[in-house]
Amino acid sequence: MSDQHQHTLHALKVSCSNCSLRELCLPIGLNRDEMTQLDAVIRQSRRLKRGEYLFRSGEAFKSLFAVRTGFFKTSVASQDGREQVTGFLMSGELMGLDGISSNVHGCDAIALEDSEVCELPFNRMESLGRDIPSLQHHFFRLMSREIVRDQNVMLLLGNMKAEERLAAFLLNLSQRLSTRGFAANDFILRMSREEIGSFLGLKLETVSRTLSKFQQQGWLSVDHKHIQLIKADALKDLISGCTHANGV
Amino acid sequence: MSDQHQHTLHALKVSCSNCSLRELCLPIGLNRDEMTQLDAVIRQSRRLKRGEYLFRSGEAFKSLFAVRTGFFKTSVASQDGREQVTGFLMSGELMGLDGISSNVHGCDAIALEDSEVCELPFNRMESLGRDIPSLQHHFFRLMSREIVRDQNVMLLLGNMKAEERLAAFLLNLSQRLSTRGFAANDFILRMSREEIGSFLGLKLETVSRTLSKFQQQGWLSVDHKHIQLIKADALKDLISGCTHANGV
DNA sequence: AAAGAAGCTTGACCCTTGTCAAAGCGGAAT
DNA sequence: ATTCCGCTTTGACAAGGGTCAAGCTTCTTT
Repeated sequence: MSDQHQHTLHALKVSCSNCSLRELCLPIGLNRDEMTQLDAVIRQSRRLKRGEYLFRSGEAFKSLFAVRTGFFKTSVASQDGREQVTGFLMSGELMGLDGISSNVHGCDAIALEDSEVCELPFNRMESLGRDIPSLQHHFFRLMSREIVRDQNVMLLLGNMKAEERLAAFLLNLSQRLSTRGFAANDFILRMSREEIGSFLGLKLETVSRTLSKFQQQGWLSVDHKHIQLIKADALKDLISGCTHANGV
Repeated sequence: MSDQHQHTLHALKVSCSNCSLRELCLPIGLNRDEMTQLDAVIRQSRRLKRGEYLFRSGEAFKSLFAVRTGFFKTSVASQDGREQVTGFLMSGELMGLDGISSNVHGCDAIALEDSEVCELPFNRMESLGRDIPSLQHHFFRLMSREIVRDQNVMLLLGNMKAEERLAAFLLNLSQRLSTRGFAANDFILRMSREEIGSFLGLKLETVSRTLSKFQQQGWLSVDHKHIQLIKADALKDLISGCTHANGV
């Protein structure tokens, strides 16, 4: 069990160490020259330790950040300290898009494990976009995709019951991990029950209870942060119906 | 009372008839030549009657649409027919940004009253953006603003109680109306209780009850769709604390 | 190695909100 | 003007999820 845990961790590190930004985050047809220009703009990657802030809400916005390796959460805080986790990000995903509108970061970004990011200075990306139309277009698509993702979260928070939310969450994680070459049915949660709850609009006790319920039904096994999906189809059945009408 | 209703309706129509797209939706410094280019791209405005669809989820995406006059809702539907209203839009606001990522519209856009929109063919706006950097930048900002808005909705849906949600909703409407030159404390709701509920993640009965409660407390008066804010500060007190820490 | 802190699970209870139902009202259509 | 239908309000009741509390495990720190 603990071996399994180690194994998965290890696999993640190894596989991510050779994932390039260009492949995952900017998968667009660029010629050799354009590649060179892009490389010149993307700053050396930065490493963060678990728990470290990449940026904080209120800080000046200068750059977007792409996850190279590791795992992040983004969250917004209310004045009285309530936290809403707005996303969990893995390799190839982009953080900081909300800062463009006001030149100030609108959320916190925190590494949930030792991680590495690429910095994309926004001004320079913007002007590069004018020279490379496909890059500009790709950026619009990335921002649009974030809007679509947010809409799906709204659907989840506004319409779904606790079991449905958790099922949707686990299947989403599973799908994204498998896209990156990891096992779809055997993974380690990088976040706490409380963080899952914050993301899903539930209390940590409800997350815990619902996971236990899934386990009792034989749909998955839970060993602390180690999740094994046993009957992913049962989870899919649970949320068929309450997901977006156009399988987006 | 009914007079008041008519009056507000009238005011909205009149004031909107002389709001230009450039002023509200694209308030950027363009020179005369750039203005001309932009005008050439923005298609003649289109009129819609109450209840008419501007576009539907799944249709091919070609253009963004800016509200010139009137009022819209956007919503996503799940397979089993649950509806999540993702936004209510008034003059100067933009619809369709979620379609960029997949070239397919991801939500429905429906006029809640007789309305008028400008069509912005996205391809042409994109290439115009390459010629006019400030236009390109403005577009990035618009998309980012939408992401920020969505994050605030997540905060609302994930953390706030029914009373807080409704207070936040009313104050947001009030603020946006007053930005457009309308009375901040006396307005007509263009949407049904059910649509408000869908947006706020509540059932229509809860919306109705909560409005009644606010009225009993003397914070506002409700006459069907006619709302008068009497103690807006009381509503603000209710949500102080649960709004974004950086008054975004 | 020990101790403390943090995170997780589980139970009991309660509150907010959803569900179901009935009745009132207003607007649209004839 | 009348009728009908949709929207809204309100009540009674149910239930899902929140709250509080206790105990346990694991990880961190010294």
